[in-house]
Amino acid sequence: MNNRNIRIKDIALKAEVSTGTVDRVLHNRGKVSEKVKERILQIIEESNYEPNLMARALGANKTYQIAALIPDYTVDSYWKAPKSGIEKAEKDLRQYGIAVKQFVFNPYDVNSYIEKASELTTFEPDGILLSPIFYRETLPFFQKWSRDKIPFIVFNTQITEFGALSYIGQDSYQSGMLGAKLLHYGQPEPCSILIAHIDEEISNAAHLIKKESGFRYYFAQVDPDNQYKIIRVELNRADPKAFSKKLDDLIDSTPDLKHIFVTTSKAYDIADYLEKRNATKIKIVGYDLIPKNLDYLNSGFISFLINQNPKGQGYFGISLLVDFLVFKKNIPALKFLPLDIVTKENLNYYVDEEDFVGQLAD
Amino acid sequence: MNNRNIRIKDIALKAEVSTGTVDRVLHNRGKVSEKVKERILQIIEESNYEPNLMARALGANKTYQIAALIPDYTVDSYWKAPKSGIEKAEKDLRQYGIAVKQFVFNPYDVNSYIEKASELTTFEPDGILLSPIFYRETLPFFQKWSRDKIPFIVFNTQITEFGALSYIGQDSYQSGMLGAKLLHYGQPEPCSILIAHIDEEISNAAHLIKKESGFRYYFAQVDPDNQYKIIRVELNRADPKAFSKKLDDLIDSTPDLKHIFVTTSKAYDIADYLEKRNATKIKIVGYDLIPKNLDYLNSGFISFLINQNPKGQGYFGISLLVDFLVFKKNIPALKFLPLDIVTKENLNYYVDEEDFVGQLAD
DNA sequence: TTGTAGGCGTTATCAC
DNA sequence: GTGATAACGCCTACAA
Repeated sequence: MNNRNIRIKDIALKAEVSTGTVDRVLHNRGKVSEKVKERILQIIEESNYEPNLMARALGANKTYQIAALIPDYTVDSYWKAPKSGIEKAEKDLRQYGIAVKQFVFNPYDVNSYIEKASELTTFEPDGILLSPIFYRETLPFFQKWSRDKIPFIVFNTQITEFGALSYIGQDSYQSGMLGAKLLHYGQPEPCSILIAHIDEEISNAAHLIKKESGFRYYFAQVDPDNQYKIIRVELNRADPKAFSKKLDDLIDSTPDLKHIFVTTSKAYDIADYLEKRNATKIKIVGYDLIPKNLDYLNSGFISFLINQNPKGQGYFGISLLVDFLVFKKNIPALKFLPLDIVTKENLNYYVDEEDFVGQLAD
Repeated sequence: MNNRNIRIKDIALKAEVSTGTVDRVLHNRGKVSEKVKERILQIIEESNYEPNLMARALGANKTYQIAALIPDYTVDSYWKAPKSGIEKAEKDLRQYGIAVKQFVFNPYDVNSYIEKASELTTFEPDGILLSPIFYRETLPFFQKWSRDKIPFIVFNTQITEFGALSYIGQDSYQSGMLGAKLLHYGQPEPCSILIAHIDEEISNAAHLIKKESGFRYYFAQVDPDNQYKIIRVELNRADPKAFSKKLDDLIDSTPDLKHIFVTTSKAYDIADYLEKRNATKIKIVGYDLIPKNLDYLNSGFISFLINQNPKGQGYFGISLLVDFLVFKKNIPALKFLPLDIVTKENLNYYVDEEDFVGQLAD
């Protein structure tokens, strides 16, 4: 380990300076004459020096405060997974000198979001991980954090135009295409297909629009003659009667409806409806491995769920922040996690995955 | 970091001994009186001490030699991925004090396997990662390594009964069920289905049998009346004429053949055949993201490929060995990687994945 | 602008 | 059996 690996000391020796000086140029702390700096840089280059990250973290002996701004999972169970990923990362990486503080807001309440984001800002963390589900309200915070040079990473919702270090999450358009592929594959003969948007705030609509666009694009490619009829509906569960009524009307007026593509994590509501209506011929493709969806996946009412490793998003987010803060690594600006196709037969491997090994490789 | 985290020094202080003594009981190096040992163990328990892995690796200052026994990817391109995973892991983990030496054998030549395994054994590594594709010839080595207390981890081919530290790889039976599900979903109306075993040595047959069993089990469940006709064929590409002839006969005698399930990574050969025969109505589900398969996946002749992250298998294998050797962690005896369903629309995320961060999470 | 000394938590090698 | 003490590679004072 020491034989082959070049250390700061070795560089110092070659450059005929002290380790302190090498350290200074390594970290751009200034206070080094141009001449010496050049020489050292040269040697570093030639010897392709790689710092020992462990020694680095050990020596620095600093604990970085990371703040996570996330929705309350008791309000929407989707958010349980990211939270658990964050906590796992904290556990795994604590020894590298980090601590994570969670700021939890109500995903259906903008004010709660603003309040928690303010709290977080007051806390003055060394790094921030957040899911900025409210676009407009987020921007001022991004500006402030940028000014204060606090690095922030965004996950789940893509807002990259204002200085985020990195975005981790989904590629909605592509996932729409994938959903379309699944339906199309399951239904080689033309039929009617319903795209259902359920129960989403306008703030999230960008996702859904992208999904729908991807979906339609796929069919435009494979079915230029429009033999498949694609219809769409927006549903809201706040009014259950209207919810059922709308679906009743749709189904009654569309006898050849064979498939429903649900763009949100609420596929279980459609499944529930179809089960009650005993419309077992209609197949569902939806999103997200939340418990209610899993029930219907197992019972066969939902055919596939598209999943984008929400736990991994949380884990990866913290992990990248650690790479950046602790190890001073360069980190990718964009990280789309795989679009996993999940069905009853491979569900085990995706749910409650205790590991992310795949991720390790980076 | 130091405030909250208890160190060996703290334990020593409480127990009124020196750090050396604590270290001895921590590592069972003996030479500690029962009485003191009890006391220290007690304190460790109470304070739920967690060793600082970085300091550990730094202090130990040992470089572990890991040997990897893997098939030559120029003979079968499937093996390129594990190799690249191993190399990535080596790169990522080198700083933890490991070096990986590869022993590459010809997967179609038992003698080559034995020869390389012997070489490896002579090398006396601190840990071994291997894909034991020849069962019988492997056992003597397992015995020797066990006697010599050299830990070994097995991937891709499951031979766990002789002391392997861990198995990383595929769940063949389950993947057969998954393949069946995909075909069944794509073909709601009963038809004939062909299971094709292509070009495999007997040594690997266990995999294929398991896949076929899982496949048949699925249909036994969903189609108890046997409306779907499941036929099987074993093909060998060594004789191209016989290969085509067999398929010709099958297809001619089975007009309602709609789907072919290829249990090996050679789906592209079937795709090639079907393309030439212009039998575009027959759909293929196969295994493994090797370049030739990807071509046909993109052109639509192959509908789905089932993938079990071969790069991740290599990466994870080394990674687990490092956990065991360097960090003295407990590692799971069995690790099935997810059964990924890959199609044209989500292919990007699985091929040449530069990252495993997920792995990090464990 | 530069060098030195001490410390991070652990391991390993000595004496005692 | 036990306890100092010097590494490991890097970082951070502080001194020069």
